[in-house]
Amino acid sequence: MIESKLTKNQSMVHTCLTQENGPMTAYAILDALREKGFRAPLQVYRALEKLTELKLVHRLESMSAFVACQHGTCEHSGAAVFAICDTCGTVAEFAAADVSKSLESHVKENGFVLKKTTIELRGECRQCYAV
Amino acid sequence: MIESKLTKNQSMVHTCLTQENGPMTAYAILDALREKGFRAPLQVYRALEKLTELKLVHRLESMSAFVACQHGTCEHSGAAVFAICDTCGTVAEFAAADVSKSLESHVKENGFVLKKTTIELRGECRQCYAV
DNA sequence: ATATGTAATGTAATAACATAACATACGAGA
DNA sequence: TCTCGTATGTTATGTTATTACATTACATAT
Ligand SMILES: [Zn+2]
Ligand SMILES: [Zn+2]
Ligand SMILES: [Zn+2]
Ligand SMILES: [Zn+2]
Repeated sequence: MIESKLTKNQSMVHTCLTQENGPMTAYAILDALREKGFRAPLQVYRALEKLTELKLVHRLESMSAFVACQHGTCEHSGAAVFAICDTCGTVAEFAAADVSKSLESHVKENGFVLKKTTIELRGECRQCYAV
Repeated sequence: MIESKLTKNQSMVHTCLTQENGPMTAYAILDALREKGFRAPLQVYRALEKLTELKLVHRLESMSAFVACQHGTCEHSGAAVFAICDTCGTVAEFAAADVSKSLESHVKENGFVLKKTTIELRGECRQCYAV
């Protein structure tokens, strides 16, 4: 398991995010971990940086928040897509290989070397819409 | 022309972004417009809010910056895609109808009501890669 | 055991991005 | 004129992220 390689702080942040089962801001994580000794934003940001690198955690750019990968360690075929409910805040993560392929081909026409893809969908989930 | 409906502040911000021909943060815009009387962030943010609503300007979530729509007033068929060069900062905006279609169908399977799509590609443009 | 090197962590200060709250101006219609 | 909505101005505050530097923990070499 990749998690076994995590340091103490990284592990605490990852556990926190996993238990939350939804997106948290860095400062929300900090507050949640104060009782366990966290004192400063940087402790959270450093852990998040590593976790993101390992793809155990994803950053949601459109809400400046972080969420645990819903596939454990994320080996999607293609980029991850996030559907974010603006009403209840839940996030659904899925892979869309066709989308990634299409974007790559669009971009290669222009000689653009793609390194990272961000796809975030904002809207309302089924449950919230039903209400 | 839609621009004729803009207020003074909105117009100044739009002109600023258009002349820059690339992304600017709100505070960079503020600094650029200080000589023309801007004093506070809110003046910029209010203008940006309206311009974004009119799709004359797009917000780049992954860099907390704003860029003038490269299609004037943006009526893409489907969501806009931004290819951002991490080296030189240039942004290429294009439409990808197939991508939008695919994302919509993915999402509708789950009863998610899509309201806004963010697609941002980070990497290196042809010029920078050649060097 | 001691020294050295390196990765991780701790801490404070500050930068960068964004909004709240309230005051004022000003034109379009009743 | 009066009133209402929209735009603007101003100050303060809130939120997110990074810089800079000090310290600790741990592995390895002498
Ligand atoms: Zn994932
Ligand atoms: Zn919901
Ligand atoms: Zn556009
Ligand atoms: Zn470039």
